[in-house]
Amino acid sequence: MTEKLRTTPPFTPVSPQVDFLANEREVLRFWKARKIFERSMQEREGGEPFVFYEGPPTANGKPHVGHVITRVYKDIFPRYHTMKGRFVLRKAGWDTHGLPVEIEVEKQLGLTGKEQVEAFGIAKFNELCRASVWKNVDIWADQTERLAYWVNLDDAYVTMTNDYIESVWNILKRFWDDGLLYEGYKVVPYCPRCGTPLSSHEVSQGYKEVEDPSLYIKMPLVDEPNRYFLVWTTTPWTLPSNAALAVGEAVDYVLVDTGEEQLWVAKALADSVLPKGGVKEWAVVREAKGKALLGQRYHPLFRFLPFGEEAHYVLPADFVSTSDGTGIVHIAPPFGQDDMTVGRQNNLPVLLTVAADGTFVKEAAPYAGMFVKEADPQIVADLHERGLVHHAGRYEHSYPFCWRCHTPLLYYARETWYIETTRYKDRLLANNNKINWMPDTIRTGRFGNWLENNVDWALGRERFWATPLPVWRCDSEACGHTLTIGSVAELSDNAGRDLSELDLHRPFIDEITWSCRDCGTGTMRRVPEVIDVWFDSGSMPYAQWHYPFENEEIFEQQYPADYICEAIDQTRGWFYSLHAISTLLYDQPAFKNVIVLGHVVDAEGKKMSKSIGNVVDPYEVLNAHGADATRWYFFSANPPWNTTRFSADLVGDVVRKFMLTLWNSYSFFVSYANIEGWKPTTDAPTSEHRMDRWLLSELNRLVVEVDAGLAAYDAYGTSRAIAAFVDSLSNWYVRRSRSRFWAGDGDALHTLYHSLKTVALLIAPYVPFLAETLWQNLRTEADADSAHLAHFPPVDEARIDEPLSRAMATVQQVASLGHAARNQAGLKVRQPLQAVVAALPGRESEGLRQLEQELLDELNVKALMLVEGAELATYRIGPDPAVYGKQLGRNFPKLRQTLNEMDATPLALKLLDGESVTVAVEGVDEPVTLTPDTVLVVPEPREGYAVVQDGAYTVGVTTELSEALIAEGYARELSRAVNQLRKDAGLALTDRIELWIDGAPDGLLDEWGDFLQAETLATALHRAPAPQDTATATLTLGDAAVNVGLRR
RNA sequence: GGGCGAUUAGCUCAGUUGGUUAGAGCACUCCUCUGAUAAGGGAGAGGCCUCAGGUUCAAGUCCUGAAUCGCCCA
Repeated sequence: MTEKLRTTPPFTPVSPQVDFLANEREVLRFWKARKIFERSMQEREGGEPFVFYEGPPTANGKPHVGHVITRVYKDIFPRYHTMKGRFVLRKAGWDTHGLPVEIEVEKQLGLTGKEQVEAFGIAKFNELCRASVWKNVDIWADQTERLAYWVNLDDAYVTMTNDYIESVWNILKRFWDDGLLYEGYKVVPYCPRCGTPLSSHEVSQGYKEVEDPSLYIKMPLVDEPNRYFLVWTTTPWTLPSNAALAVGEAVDYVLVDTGEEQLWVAKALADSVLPKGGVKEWAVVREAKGKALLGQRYHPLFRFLPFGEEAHYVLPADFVSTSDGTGIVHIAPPFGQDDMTVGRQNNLPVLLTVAADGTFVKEAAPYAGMFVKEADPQIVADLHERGLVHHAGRYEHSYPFCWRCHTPLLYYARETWYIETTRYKDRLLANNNKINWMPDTIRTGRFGNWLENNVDWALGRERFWATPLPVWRCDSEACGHTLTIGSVAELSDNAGRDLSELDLHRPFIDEITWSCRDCGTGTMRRVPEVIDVWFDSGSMPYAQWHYPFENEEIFEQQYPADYICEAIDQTRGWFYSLHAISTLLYDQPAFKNVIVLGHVVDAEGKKMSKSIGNVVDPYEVLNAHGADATRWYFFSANPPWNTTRFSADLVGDVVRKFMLTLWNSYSFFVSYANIEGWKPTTDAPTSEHRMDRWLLSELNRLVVEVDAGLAAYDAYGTSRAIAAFVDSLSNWYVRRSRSRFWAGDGDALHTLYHSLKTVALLIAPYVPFLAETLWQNLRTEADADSAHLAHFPPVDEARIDEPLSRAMATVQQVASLGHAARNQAGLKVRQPLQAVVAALPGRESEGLRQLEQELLDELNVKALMLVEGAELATYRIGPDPAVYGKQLGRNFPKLRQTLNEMDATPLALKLLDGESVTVAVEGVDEPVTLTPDTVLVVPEPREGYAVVQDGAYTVGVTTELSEALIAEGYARELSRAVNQLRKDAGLALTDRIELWIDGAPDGLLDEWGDFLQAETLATALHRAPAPQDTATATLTLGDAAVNVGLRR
């Protein structure tokens, strides 16, 4: 053996002490130098494509820990499919437009509003936005690399490029041609003083508790004198714009007679609402569902603006509730989003009685020029005078104010551009059903509901840094000719000059005008809007290729996506924008499979937020435990759609439990393979040794499970299966096979080698660094250059031996119980015992016999005795509730009681032998038949034995110790002590020693001296006190104090 | 305010069409094993399955309501 050590080892020596961070850095260098990522794409060209879409992050923010889970989940399946031979093009993308970018720049400049931006200059402002987008791009790139998220940043799509914008324009043009792009009102939170709509983010900053009017008014019915609808509002100023009343179709309403008049009100609210108006007693005249009230007409309270026939009647709305108000809702389309939606569905007039500055228009004569909130009291007074007020009070609620000037915000209709998605609602739903949502509940739940309640996509934004809406309109009011431009070439044609070099952003695009060919007098000017950034990202399947202007072939290959993955908040964001655009363009889903991730929260389950200070910096964890451990944590902690708790400590567990266990098995293998000079081979092992057959069976079962699991996008279940295998490999196979490795057993080395190499490939999609490190050392010349260029390991079905796997499980179970029995008897494992005694279900005995030797070694006993259960235990019979519960119904508990109260052992033994038995149960006419298949026979250990039971297993150990057993125990004690001493003295595994033993019990060394020398690699054994220059130790064997000493 | 989801041991999580005594890992205590290991094995302790009703022979699981947390929308 010593000679072999001097030869060059086949494997680079591996220390059990490992620095995963250093390994990861080294692997990154290797990948880069050998262009492994590039090759992982090149070498699969021609393979069946697996299409992945990158949901573009906004590079001007910094990546947080939530991005880490997203990115590792994006990474794992493309890696798997690459290993399965498929071509995965991993094009990165950046979302570069939109309000967050603008706000960042506004802050930087100290600007606080649209007018200030305009004063500053749109050109300069947008130039800063363009630069700001790349502010943190280095951090993103670095984190991408550190996490081993393989995505091609060098070929990323960027939404602010002219090519990208042109593709988006093309889509909008197609929508325009289909009549899907239209102009209409949208109700937005609006500051009348600043003259601008606010984003939801801005609105949420300005909520205050305020008192507003609480007005109950009476709307007189047409043709039914003295009969009214009772209606509630907190915004009297919206009443002049009233266009209809809404009821819930399924809500119960009553018509009550107060003696003076008759009022319609929701039944559930009558008791609380009527007394407010001083009505103490009333009679119910009629009761009706809301459905019966539909279409009833009433007299409008005001007639400032002209309206047609289609107004002032009762219509249905599903948002009507009976939690407050009267159950009859005043609809003013210009001043509420729900109102506007209902209005559009029913063609209600939009009576815009309020100007953009928040004052009443001149047509609203009595209130003209008044700010709406100030007009409230006068409106209430006027209605009072006309006898239409039921009750006027005050109401405290939270209401939004402008965060800049503290003016109360109005919900106010602004003209903007829409895409008529509602026309394709059925197709959106039908295509949604073709998508594999993970978790499945999203399809019919959150996403399905969202589609069911689909409203047209409000596309326009009155901002600066975004894709400009490519709509030009003649400025002659009489003409108003409108045109949508679908390409730069088309724009050049119209403008009459080459615009291919034009920056398509504002303000330059706004400068492109031409005279109107329809009327000949007006000028075609672009409308002021830019578009919703979600439309940008939802266009990426097409725009990332500048389709249809080029790349037709690759677009067709790469659409739709097989797989996308983002967090739950994208339901109405990217998931929707992809789905809507794809359905409207091609009537098919843009993605076939989607994992919807839960959010990452802190270790306490609280949302991470800067203000609380519980934000975990991704680098903190990456630098502490490495990328692999972080990745493995996210895969194995819980199903990805659950909210995931996260802290550095939790990742630390991964290192100890999984990574080090695998590493040490690997390190163990390399040590012994090198000692033996074992040469690797690509052949599959053919060993017939029981442990080898077992491990290879487990390994192939694992390959099947992981392959099927990853194909079904299950990283969670598969990672746990891998961890379980690694645990078995290390703590059962290697531990039980140590003596074979010490002896240089080629079958064992080959089996372990093959298993480790296979595991290296199986874990490659999960922990790419560790996989590569193992692979590089284990691979042969004939193997792939990288674990990530290799093919997924094939299954050797012939190696799967289910009976063997079951039998080994039995061995482990009996061993576990045997250890417990030893413990109970106070007999430590190093003391050999005569026998282990086991009673177990009949069919398992045979398997246990086959693997008997493993059990004997593990438990350090001489023999296995399989016995009838009754010798060790009494039995209880548990009837299967699924069978007898159905059969006996309420008498089932009596059956249980009967069985528990009798001595069931005789019956149980018959059942164990496969016979059926009958039992008489009180209250049941026929005796109940129990069969072996429909009961659980539970043994309970008899007293006085060192016996332990679990389920159907009962295991005991003999406790009598013969002189021979005691002597053998001593020999093992001595051997262990010497080997510990070798280790403490820093000796190499192969060092030979000279050994001194003094004071051993009589005869011990006569019998066990050879054993001891073999176990400790002692070339000489002296029965004498150790000389001075030796390592020494003392131990107690029985009554004897034994001194040992050794030296090399 | 509405929709969706979550809530099981100190912590992280399993728990099948409702079914026998609700499990695992981590952490803790004691014992043990070890010439790969930062590990392994055994035992112990630790549970109002968030709460309140209901359905059922039987509920962690199904139904209704509530609380808390989260996401989306108002």
